[in-house]
Amino acid sequence: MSSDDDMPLARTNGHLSAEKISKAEDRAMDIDSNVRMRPAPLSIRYGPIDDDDAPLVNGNGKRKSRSSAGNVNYHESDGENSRSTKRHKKAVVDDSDSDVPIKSRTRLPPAANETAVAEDSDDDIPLNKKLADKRKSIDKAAEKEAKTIRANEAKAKKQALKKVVKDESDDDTPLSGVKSRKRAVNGTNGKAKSTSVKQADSDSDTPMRKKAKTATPRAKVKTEQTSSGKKPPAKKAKKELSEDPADAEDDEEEYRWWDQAKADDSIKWQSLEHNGVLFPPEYEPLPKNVKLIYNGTPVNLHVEAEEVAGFFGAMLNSAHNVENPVFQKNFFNDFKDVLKRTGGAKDRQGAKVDIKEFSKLDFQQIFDYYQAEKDQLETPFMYCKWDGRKEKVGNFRVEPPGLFRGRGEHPKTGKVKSRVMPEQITINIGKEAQVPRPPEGHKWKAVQHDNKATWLAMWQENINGAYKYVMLGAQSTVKGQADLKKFEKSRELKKHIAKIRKDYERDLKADSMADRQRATAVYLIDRFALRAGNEKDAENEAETVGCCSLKFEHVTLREPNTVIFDFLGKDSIRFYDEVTVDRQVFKNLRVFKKSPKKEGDDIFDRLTTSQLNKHLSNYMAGLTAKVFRTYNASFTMQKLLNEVKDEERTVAEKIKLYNDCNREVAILCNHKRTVGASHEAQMEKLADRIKALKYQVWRNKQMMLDLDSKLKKKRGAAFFELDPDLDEAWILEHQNFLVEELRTKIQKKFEKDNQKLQEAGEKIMPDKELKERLKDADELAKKHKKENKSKKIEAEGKAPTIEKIEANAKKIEERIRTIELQAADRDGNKEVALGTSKINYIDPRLTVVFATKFNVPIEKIFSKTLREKFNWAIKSVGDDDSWQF
DNA sequence: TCCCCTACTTAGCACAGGAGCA
DNA sequence: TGCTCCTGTGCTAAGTAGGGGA
Repeated sequence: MSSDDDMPLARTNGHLSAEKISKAEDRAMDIDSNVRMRPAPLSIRYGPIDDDDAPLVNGNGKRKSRSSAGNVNYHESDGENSRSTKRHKKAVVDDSDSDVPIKSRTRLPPAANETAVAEDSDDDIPLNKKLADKRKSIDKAAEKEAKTIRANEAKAKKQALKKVVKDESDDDTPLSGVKSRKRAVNGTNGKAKSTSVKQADSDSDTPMRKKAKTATPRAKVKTEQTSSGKKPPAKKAKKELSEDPADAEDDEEEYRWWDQAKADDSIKWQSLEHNGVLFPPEYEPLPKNVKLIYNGTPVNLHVEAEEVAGFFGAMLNSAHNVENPVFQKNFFNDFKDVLKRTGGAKDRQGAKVDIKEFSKLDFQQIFDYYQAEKDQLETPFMYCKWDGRKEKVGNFRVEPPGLFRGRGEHPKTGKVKSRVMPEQITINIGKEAQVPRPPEGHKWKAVQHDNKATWLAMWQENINGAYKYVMLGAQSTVKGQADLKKFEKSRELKKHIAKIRKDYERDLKADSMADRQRATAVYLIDRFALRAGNEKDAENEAETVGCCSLKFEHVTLREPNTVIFDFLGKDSIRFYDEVTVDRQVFKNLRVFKKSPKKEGDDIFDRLTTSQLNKHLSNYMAGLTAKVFRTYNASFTMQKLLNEVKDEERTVAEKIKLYNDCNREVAILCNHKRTVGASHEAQMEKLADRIKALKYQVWRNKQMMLDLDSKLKKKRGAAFFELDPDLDEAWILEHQNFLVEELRTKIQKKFEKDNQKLQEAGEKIMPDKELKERLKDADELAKKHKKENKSKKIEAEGKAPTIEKIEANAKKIEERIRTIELQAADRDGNKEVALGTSKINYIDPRLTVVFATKFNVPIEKIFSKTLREKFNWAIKSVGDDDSWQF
């Protein structure tokens, strides 16, 4: 550490905002009142921009479609699109005194989503406006709801006073249905509390003591990397002598095989070296008391036969396989072969046992042995007794040694994570309980009996000194209770949200810099679901930020009220969003970025997460920044699900609708996943399949006309028209494909038939037969030609009728719908991870209500583990589809 | 007040297994 | 029936946040 340590205030460059903001300064940030403001607050991360000068818009006002090239690997350290502070310092323009439009600087947002806006694309109302309206309506609803809740509270209080009813101390008990909701309403009076809020915080204008941990260590790391990164020149010569041929690859330049034309591709290589293969370990024979039973008699087998019996025996829990007659037959044939070869089976006395029938084999002992071997290791650790109840333990395995896989640009990624010894592990257990015995020759670090902690064992890992805990599984009571408490807390926020918003809107104009920063931060957390952003140790962790730790370069301002966030958030996932904000928020951010602040300086230099949370807790006990994410996610989900109309739909369609809502929430929370390399190809495949089916529908309809030409008038010409996705050129290509496909199929079948004949010792068929068979493909080609010429398609099948053909066409249309849904779902989900919001943010009771209301089996939405985790939600809501978040 | 320690939730990734398709 | 691709699950990293001592 350098002398920077002594710098009292900021973490980085040390540039601070002034303590107070004068009226004049505030006014100076104003702009011409004639400038058209954009609706705010609004995120356009996944939607279009209707701004004239916005670079993301193409000529016809629609958002540019993204090619796969636009997909970003957020973890890639030096990819064109990755823009961590460090990586793109040069690219970021210092806009300390000129937050001018950044037209030329803006890049395509990485995660714009086509399907997310598809529905609205042809609407006359600009999408921005629509989204803003939507947001407003959600806010209004929240406000309205808060009012209702407060009114109910007041009413309930009155009644309570009147009747002097007994103490309602069960506020914390699980709620279910409307009755419970009414009960929950009797909380604390937010108004009285929030009055004290301002007083408590108004004197908080003292600068932060944020240590300057960043600059020096960073530079140091860099130098170390460079000096050690260079390879010694002698290495290459040494490599040639290496015993491992693969080693020779390391220093070679990229082999650009695609640039080289190869005349003769039958020669695949000129030289080839390798080390053969790695074998699995030798088979370990079963203990003497574990036998295969045949017809009630335990039999002795040669070790080779025993191993084969063990293959089957170990699989008894896989009914899918072992109950399959083909599987059984094949196994038994091979097993008999091995028996024959190895001297067969013998009983205890050494007498031969003739194994003739599969059904008489009993593998139970073998299965039990293998199972016990596994269980012996695992079972004792899988459950614990918590208050006398059997509860499942979550992660009972000590993390094995290996290499630390830090995410993003973690400075310690790749370091050796050493083996955890019993001497490092602390056990937490009941006083009366028997302390588990450490492995032979070892002892625990400590044994404690802290019943305020939920963990069973704990150790500290060697890389970051992080604590690792063995805790109960997600399906356990204690975790379920914590989950319920979390969602009840965020439901409680509904009562206070209007007041909180009103207050921060007022404080956005506060004279005190600290108050103004706090108000602005709460605004961003509330409106754009930013995380709190605790301080991080820049030397030992990846440089990621959240709201309070946003730096100068993470926020770009574009007049009149657009803010562009671009930073790496949790897990080094890029957060990129262009949002419109209230003008005052825009002005404030300009103030917070004002010179002399520059890159590396904190935007919120007079605010920490502790202060922020302390302020929030004045509104409601336990209210922290994190609660806003849960609240906004669940509240949004409810609004979206409420908009789903009860129309006739298939289960698949309803699930798609649910996923669409889930996706909006996931986008709100910025939950991402990497797009699989094969995604594009998969989508193309699906599109091809849809086209092929559409072609089939069209052919069927033409066949109907073939049977009754008057149908065209009766049904209207449109019914028989070719789908606009298909054209003549495509049909020709597809017809060729079908013919070729048939040819290949015939050829393969012919070869297979011949192989069978050969195996049976019979004479194989001559090529003449193949030619004969291939005539079917020729016929098909001829048929296509004829159809194309006559523009007529003859009815196919046995005794074709219009009804039959139409039914067939409908069936195909149904398949098209299913695949189209699938395709849309898949494309929409390609870079959005739905799981995280489903598991952590969306109140599961909302999902239960949706499933009940729309008659969707809950297992279609919640997997087995999720059903176990959310058992409390499933049971508490039951059939009550009126439950509201 | 600050900072470290501790305990817990939230998060994405890897991989196995099985569903479903050609 | 083989193969592809999707889903579920386990793993563990990376957050948030509260408590307490200097």
